[in-house]
Amino acid sequence: MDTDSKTIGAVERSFDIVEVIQRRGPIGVSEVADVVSLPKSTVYTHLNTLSSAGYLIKEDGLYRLSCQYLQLGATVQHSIDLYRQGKEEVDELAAEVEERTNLVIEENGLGTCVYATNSSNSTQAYMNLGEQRPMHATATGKAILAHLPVDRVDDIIERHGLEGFTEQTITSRDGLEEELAEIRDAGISFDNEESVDGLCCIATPVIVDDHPLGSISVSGPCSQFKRPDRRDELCEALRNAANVIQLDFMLT
Amino acid sequence: MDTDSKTIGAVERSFDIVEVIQRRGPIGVSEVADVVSLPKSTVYTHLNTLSSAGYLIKEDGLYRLSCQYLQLGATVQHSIDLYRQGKEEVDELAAEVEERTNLVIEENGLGTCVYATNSSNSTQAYMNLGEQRPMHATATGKAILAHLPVDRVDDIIERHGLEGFTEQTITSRDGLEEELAEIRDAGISFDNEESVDGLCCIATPVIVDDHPLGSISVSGPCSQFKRPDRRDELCEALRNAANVIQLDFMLT
DNA sequence: ATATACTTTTCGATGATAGTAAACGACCGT
DNA sequence: ACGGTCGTTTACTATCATCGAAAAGTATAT
Repeated sequence: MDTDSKTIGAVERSFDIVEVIQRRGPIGVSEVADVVSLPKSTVYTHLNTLSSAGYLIKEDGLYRLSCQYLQLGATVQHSIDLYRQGKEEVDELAAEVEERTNLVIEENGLGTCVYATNSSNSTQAYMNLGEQRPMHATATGKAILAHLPVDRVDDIIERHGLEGFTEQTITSRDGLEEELAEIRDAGISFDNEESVDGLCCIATPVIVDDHPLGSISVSGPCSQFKRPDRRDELCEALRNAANVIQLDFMLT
Repeated sequence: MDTDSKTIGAVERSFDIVEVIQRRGPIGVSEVADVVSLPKSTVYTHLNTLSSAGYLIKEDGLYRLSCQYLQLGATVQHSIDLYRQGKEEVDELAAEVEERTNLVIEENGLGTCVYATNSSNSTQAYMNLGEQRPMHATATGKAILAHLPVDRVDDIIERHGLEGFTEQTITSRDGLEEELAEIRDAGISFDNEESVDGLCCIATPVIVDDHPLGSISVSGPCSQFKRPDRRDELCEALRNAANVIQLDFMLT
């Protein structure tokens, strides 16, 4: 379907280089050449091309990503319905519950964070803007999966498997099926250290026209989330927020 | 310097296509081919390459930008010193003065917006995230120019000229020189409809180690900004904010 | 100063490959 | 069934991205 159809090598190489710069920050020709295992001269022309196209900035002999990506990123973010309609609401939610909140959508079969508040008492974020994580191992991912047609779910599992990240990760197809049914009933999903040890997360899907547009979540250290009263409080706040967002969609 | 050195055509073509999609949103092969004046088959392989690399998403036969750009954009933003140190402060500033505030740096000789608050009473933004504008026609740009070495200023003017956008734009080298001297004296710069009719802006540079890292600004409709008392109020608030940011840099 | 050891950059020959036209199949609405 | 889209595939060829080698630049030490 997508593995080996005709692609342009030079373009792939350029994006490889961009990713290297993204990971390692400002960097010179030689180091890039080293990392991607290409001749310096080849890398040089790529860097040159990307600079003259405005996607890299050359400063003191080092290349760094340009602000073009800022613009592209902003364009992408604003093109996402859930972001446009949900940002304000999750901001308020974050202020109310004083925990980190996230907006997540499905892309390429992965849960993709399209917005996150840095809650005031910000525990280190576990999911950053644009970051992608397998759906079966996160509250947000499961919330979406639970409301996707079965064949889509099958596709996604086939594509990405059910890798285990912690002791708690659901790694069996049956276990997942059961969990998704529960989530559909409850209208809410939990992640109790299924993705990262010590991290808990509660999520609700945002459903419009029977399609899950994505999900919103609250996340933080488990200590906070295990107290039943606190948990109920968070669930309630989440449900409310999701409701507000869904209503906004209706009225637009 | 960079006009005609060796570059890779295929890569440039791919980025052209990305930019087309950025401007026009989800789009099919034929329409792209039309816009960029290339054969459908050529465009097809480019879109294919970009999709399989994860930078485009193919949905219902249309291609759209993927969330990869979100991640790249976030990486870029966090790599900018002025953003990391200044975001919080301009957020507070925006809340205080209830106008739109911006963080701007110089990139490629252009003023580049690296952060902007959508003030509560948000008048339509004139500068969006990642957007670039000539420095001589904006308060933020002039604030930076005023503290750049003369030869850098010369470079920039040579590269981008002194295009006029409104009646008020400074279009002569001498006029600009004079203005920059005034800005250095006052520590603050104004844009009275020099860029866009009806829009005013006040900016202060953020200077660390005698180098301007960028500038912060407040902008809005002229009506608000012409009242002398209001103007003084905004100037004072800006100066304070810039001071706080500069201090933060010292302590880091 | 001179040398050394690294960079980045230029250049030209070569062969892989990106570009292209033309044909194909799928999908509309009429 | 028909013309009109659309996206996709194919096969050929001339281009052009690649790469080694060598030049030019930069910094450090001797």
